[in-house]
Amino acid sequence: MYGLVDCNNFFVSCERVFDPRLNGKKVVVLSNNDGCVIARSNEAKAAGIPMGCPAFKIKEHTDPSQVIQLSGRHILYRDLSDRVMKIMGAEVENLQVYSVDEAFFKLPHEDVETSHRIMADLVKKIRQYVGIPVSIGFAPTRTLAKIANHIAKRDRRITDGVYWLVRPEAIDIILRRTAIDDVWGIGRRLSASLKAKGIMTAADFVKLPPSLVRSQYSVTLERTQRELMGHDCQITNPVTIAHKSIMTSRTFGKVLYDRDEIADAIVTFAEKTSRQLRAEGSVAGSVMTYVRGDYFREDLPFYSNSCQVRLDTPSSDAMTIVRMALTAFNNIWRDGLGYRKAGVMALDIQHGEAIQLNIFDPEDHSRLRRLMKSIDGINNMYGTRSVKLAPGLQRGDWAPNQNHFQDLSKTLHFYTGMIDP
DNA sequence: TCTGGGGTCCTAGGACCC
DNA sequence: TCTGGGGTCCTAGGACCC
Repeated sequence: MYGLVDCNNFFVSCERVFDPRLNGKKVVVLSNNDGCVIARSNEAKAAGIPMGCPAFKIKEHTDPSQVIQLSGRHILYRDLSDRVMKIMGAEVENLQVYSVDEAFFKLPHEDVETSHRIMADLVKKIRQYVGIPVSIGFAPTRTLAKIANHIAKRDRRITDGVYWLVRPEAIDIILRRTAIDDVWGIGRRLSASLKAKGIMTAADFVKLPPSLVRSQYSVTLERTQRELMGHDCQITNPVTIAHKSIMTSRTFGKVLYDRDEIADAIVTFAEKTSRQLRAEGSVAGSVMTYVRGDYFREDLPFYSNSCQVRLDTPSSDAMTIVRMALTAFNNIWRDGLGYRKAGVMALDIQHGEAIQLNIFDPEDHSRLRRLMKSIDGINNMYGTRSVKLAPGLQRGDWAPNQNHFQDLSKTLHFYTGMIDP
């Protein structure tokens, strides 16, 4: 039996913790460049604003003057997420954090009634201690737990935020009422294809022969189907012990043409990626840099390219990662083009202790490790980027636009855990 | 005017090997 | 004229998720 805890309208709920005036209003949180809607209050959902809606298209759905738009503050959201997960982790076994706002876990108690009471108390406790509303769903598989969680959220008043989807008869009924697009693992393309064949609900889908699902689609979809039937297939392994890749990328606030400016962004991205590697105790075997033009500008030629560089010895040291990212960048840079986005990705990640040292590599790794530890220490104490690597530029004008921050000065004193907003 | 960022898994096809 | 069979590894791209 799997439990799934999920924070409701998470980013909006975080903002409401600090500003109760947002309660009852149409509120959306915007993506990095104030580009797309990435979280909506129930009121915004009811007004028909879709997930991922570009900010400038909100007016197609509702009166934009009635919608409060906020730039995202992900450091804050991460901190609140950690608090929610900490409370959950103390009460249940095997908490597997699947994303910033949801986590799977095992049933805390054999007896359903006892479990239900514990869970209902947890929902209240999280609301009280952190201020975030959460819902919890239970079912025999993760795919079904997703559906159960959805019901817990939708019928909050009846369910107390906790819903059990266990009895086969109940599962049958719910699957008949679940649209095929609402199944976890079935996105836009697959649902369109299935609907064209008359498969409109999860119940229709479950009736197909699994062998046919596999041959006409994929093993992944067959696993989704089996999960809906109640067979645990470990679909998408949430036990993410360590990342397999780590990426830092941004859309720039405007189209850039200057090589040094973009190089400055690449250095920043590479540094951040290397910092995360070190925080996880991992090393990368290769580094990839990519650049992209502006997809939406028809007046500019669109260019997109990437280059992956292999390291002689896997590393997490900032200077190495930055050097490799710049080497890759030099390979894909083309003069005279406009660039709107770039990113740096660490790949072939291994756990740090298991490095295969290259005997031809002249670097002294223990010295480098000590140096990086010192830099991380300074940055942790005085704020990120107090000490940074300088390729001699530092004049990047690439920062994304974020024009919708609220003044928190009057509310922040409630909150002591936030550093470096 | 204005369209995010960060991940995972799977498959097909090419290069290469014996 | 006739041109095998079987395997591995790597990469690019497509699908999905939040």
